[in-house]
Amino acid sequence: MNIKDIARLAGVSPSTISRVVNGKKYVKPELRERILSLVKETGYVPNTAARSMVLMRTFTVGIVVPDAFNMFQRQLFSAIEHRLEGYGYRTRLFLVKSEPLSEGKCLARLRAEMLDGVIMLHEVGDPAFYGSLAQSGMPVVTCTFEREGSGFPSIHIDEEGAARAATGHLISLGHKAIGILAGAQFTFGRQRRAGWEAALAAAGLGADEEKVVVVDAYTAEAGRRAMATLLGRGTGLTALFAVTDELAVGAIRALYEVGKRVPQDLSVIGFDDIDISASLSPSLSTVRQPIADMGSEAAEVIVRLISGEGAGLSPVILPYALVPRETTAPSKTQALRS
Amino acid sequence: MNIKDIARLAGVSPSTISRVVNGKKYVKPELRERILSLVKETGYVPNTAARSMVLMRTFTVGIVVPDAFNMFQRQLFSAIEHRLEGYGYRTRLFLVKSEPLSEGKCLARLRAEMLDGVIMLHEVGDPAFYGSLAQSGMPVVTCTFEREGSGFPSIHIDEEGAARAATGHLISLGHKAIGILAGAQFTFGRQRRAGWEAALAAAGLGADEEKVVVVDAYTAEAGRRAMATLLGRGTGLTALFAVTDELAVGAIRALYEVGKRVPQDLSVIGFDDIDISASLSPSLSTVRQPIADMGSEAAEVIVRLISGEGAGLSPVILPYALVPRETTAPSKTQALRS
DNA sequence: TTGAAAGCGCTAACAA
DNA sequence: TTGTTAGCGCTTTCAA
Repeated sequence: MNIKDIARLAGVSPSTISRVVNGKKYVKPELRERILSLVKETGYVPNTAARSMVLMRTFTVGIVVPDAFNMFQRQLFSAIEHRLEGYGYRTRLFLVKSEPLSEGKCLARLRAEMLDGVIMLHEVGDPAFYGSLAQSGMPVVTCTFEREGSGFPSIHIDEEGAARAATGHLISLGHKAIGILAGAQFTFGRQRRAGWEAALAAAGLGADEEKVVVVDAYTAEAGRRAMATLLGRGTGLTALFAVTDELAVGAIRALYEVGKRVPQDLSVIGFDDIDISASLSPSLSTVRQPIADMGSEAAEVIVRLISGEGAGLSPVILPYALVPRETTAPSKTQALRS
Repeated sequence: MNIKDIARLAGVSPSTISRVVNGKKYVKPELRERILSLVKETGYVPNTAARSMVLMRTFTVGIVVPDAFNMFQRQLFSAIEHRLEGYGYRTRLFLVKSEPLSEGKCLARLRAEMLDGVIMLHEVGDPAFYGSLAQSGMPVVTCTFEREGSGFPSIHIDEEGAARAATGHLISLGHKAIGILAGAQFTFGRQRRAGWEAALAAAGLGADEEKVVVVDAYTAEAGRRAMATLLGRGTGLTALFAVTDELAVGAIRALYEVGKRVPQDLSVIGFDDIDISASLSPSLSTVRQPIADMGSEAAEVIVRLISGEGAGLSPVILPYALVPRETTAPSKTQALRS
């Protein structure tokens, strides 16, 4: 069932059908009514491919996410999708593995699709990726991270400040020996570690290497292994900052396995405030990223970019919030002192 | 940069470019080489919309998921996407809220997109949805559930049998007072409850209403509230079957809040074996659905359907696995007896 | 082995 | 207010 079929059925030309379907002016009201009911009857829906062909645009925004996107990214995606829908845009997910081949393929697909814009929720490794993307002239916004020098507007929080706040929370609880489960992958991993270091330095506490384990993935299982490593070093920590909630869950698991209790024996704070964190037992202390706002904002910015406004937008930095819950408690030394 | 530009640059006709790009025969090797390198240089990628326009197909499979898709569905999606990629297909997510309006919009979009096929990971409420979809002639497979009478092939497990196994595990541990956090939404909710009832009946145990709470969402928060309700009834349960892992997490939270320990005071078993379940402290006993296999199988079936084979395929029923972990333990009465 | 031409479904400029 | 026509980028006969 295409536009010609409808036109024939209605006894008019395709142009008129097009005008009615797209809500254009200059169609006699009664004709419009007749066509509209015909459309409803037949269930006619304009062919998207044909439409984007002639319009030279797809009303589709590509969303780049890591292959194994986590709950945080999944919530971000929903927020974006929801807001974009209000503007008449649809989305298309592009899953990228962290390897050059997959990144290259993603780039090719991004360009083949005639997307109106791209929102990146995933920091791609290859620097050339950003250059090629910029060169294609497609509007791009990065969300949850900033790519310096790319010229892409970004939406994110003050990662380092948030990590300082998380560590500061531990310090204010009287902890002095504070470890970290850090990550080398992605800018946020390095920024959050920098925040931990800064907070410790400001408090005159040590941020030595033996308090650090760098994970190779931001998963619970990686967190479990990393915490086991840290425990094996026997460095009498009383608190831990895990740079993501998933990592924190794994760390707590490693502690559970050796009979250490959280927060009695060790305080743990995570980062992101994913859905499940508040429902854990004990509930996870963490730093909240404003997921819904970040998503909405990313949608707003890409729409503005697509409509040609807002060249050279400055980064949008949204506020984070420290969420102390049950996995953090005063250190025992502190309790004795007070 | 389109096919004409490349043709001009190479000094040949668009037809030849098309042949080279699509790996067709009848192009002189040296010409092919020259064009191929030109394509690489310029970064030319054929326009997807134009291609699907003339080919009358999009090489895209729509995946219908609930608006707030959970970790289980997200893993399923990744598995499907991965397998489909091997066949040269891409995917497109269709988020549906559980309300008639949203379902109707989804249907319209599904038809506008000229999809090659649809995999449904979400059981839509409106019965007419399935009829309209079938009428459109698009290949459809339902995954994780079966729609009787729709004629769509389905991939799923024996939900009721799996629920019987979960409940049976609790019974074999000596539990006699076994509650359930059930759900009315979706067929699986009713099937899992039926399995619980069947297992109790087979063991001569009671499945009275006061042991049942029906949740309105399969989330941790809903599970917490439901468990609080159950606890409020004061019906001395010693074990609980939560029909999803998320629900189980919430139930454990409710118990934690009133100082009850799992599994010492109450055993809990979930369902699905989502990523996080193994990393919880204690780790969650559950029933595993073969997520990766279900995804692969769904991809295989849709591809077969698209290529015209396999009309009238029978449902694929994959094996589940009971995964006893740390949230289930022998009941105390049992311990005394033995 | 290559090129010319038609056409996929739609929209928009132009004519009527 | 409506219809005619050209053309978006691509593939595919058919002809050379």
